[in-house]
Amino acid sequence: MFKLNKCLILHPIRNNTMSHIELNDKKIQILNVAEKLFSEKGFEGTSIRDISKEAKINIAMVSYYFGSKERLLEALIFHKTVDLKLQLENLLQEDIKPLEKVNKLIEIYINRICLNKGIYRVLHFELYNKKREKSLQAFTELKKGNLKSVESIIKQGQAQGVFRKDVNIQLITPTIIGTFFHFHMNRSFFEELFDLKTEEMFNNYIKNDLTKHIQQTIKALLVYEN
Amino acid sequence: MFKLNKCLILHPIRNNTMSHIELNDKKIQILNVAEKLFSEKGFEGTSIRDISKEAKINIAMVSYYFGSKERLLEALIFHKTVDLKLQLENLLQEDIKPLEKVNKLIEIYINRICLNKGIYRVLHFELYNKKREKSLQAFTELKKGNLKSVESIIKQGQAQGVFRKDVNIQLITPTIIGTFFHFHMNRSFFEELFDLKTEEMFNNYIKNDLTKHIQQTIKALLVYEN
DNA sequence: GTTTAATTTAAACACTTGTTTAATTTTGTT
DNA sequence: AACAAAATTAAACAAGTGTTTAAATTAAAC
Repeated sequence: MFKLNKCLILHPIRNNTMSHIELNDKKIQILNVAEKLFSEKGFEGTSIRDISKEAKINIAMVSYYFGSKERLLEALIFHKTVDLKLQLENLLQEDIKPLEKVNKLIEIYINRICLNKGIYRVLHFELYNKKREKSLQAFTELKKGNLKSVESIIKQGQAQGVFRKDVNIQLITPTIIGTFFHFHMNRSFFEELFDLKTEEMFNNYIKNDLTKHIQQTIKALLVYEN
Repeated sequence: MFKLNKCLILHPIRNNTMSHIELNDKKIQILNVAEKLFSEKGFEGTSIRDISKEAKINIAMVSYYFGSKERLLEALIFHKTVDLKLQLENLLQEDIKPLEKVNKLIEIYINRICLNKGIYRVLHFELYNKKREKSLQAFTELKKGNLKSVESIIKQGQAQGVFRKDVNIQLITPTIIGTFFHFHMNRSFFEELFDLKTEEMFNNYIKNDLTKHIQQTIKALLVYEN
């Protein structure tokens, strides 16, 4: 759309650290506001002016720190997805029953996405948008890793004879995350349906009822009971 | 943003029929292009110029026929969601076993959303966007109706003693649609994972494997086997 | 064939967009 | 205190936005 007619110093460096790793207060502030607004209004629906107004900074600061709106999105994705991978790998090592592990997995997923509500909404939408593919490659890698973790947990259970073997392992994550997401995407519908008047009530419903439903569903699917 | 300084004749009438019901060829053409582009690039990410270029019409025609971009979205939603309701109500009347009915329900859902891929993506995204609430009220009504259909099917099964009673009926739709949607939203990820090289292979995977997985999951959740 | 209404058009409107500029202020180092 | 680097600013940039206008074309009705 617009070409850089000069190569800017896109990543100002302080204290000899690379700026896309070092995130000073102002950068984090921008990222948080961006996450909020992107998730509320979409990437295209949010202007840099919206962001800078809400973050109480000058418009130029976004370009100054991140180079462009596109790169801001990249930085946001990177910043928000780094540690889920670690959490799952730790779970793998735990010495508990397979079903317990699956239940914990579900809790981790829900908790993670709940904490970073915003960015996951953006991701799932922008992801479909072909032109944004490059920005989202890191996210694809994350998903591959997650799938491997899930696979090995379930195969453990199958080897122990507690999980049935005729399940499509690769489609279990879509069921877990999809259920949760659909609930979140239709938030106002379910708020009305279950009479969840406050933010707290909504979050409690997720923590208790929705989580229980997903765990019950996956258990029913996995556990041998013929 | 912009005020109408004069009340336009927004719905040109021909043959004495109301235009928001009568859709001539050009209107349908615009709606189809709008659906395609909205789903590819989002509502905000698609300009009226994009639409008019792809539909090979003048920019002004969109305002002429629909009044505004916002109203175009409303017309699109209305146009694409009218008949799902009927389909579900017919299913209710069918005289088949509860589990068969649930399986058919799942097939209807998947088929429906597959046929109107585009609009459902738009809906699920724009829905979250508070400012678009009015445009989407018709969709909320649709969901309420759907939920009632699902409820009555499952309660039938429970009354016959074939479905267990400790399930959260209201969360079954999220599991069905959520699983499917998550699969669709992460299309390119699963294309790579399952090596689905062509559009046909992808659709076949949905028709066979994904549908089977969802049916298997819901069956496991519903059917008594303690 | 004329008149009326509906359709289509190019151009303009007012406004928003992401980005860059050049000048200014703040900060850190010596 | 003096200097350099970094941060911040207001203003401008070119391009894009949804919408409206007024004139031109087409179709329908009489």
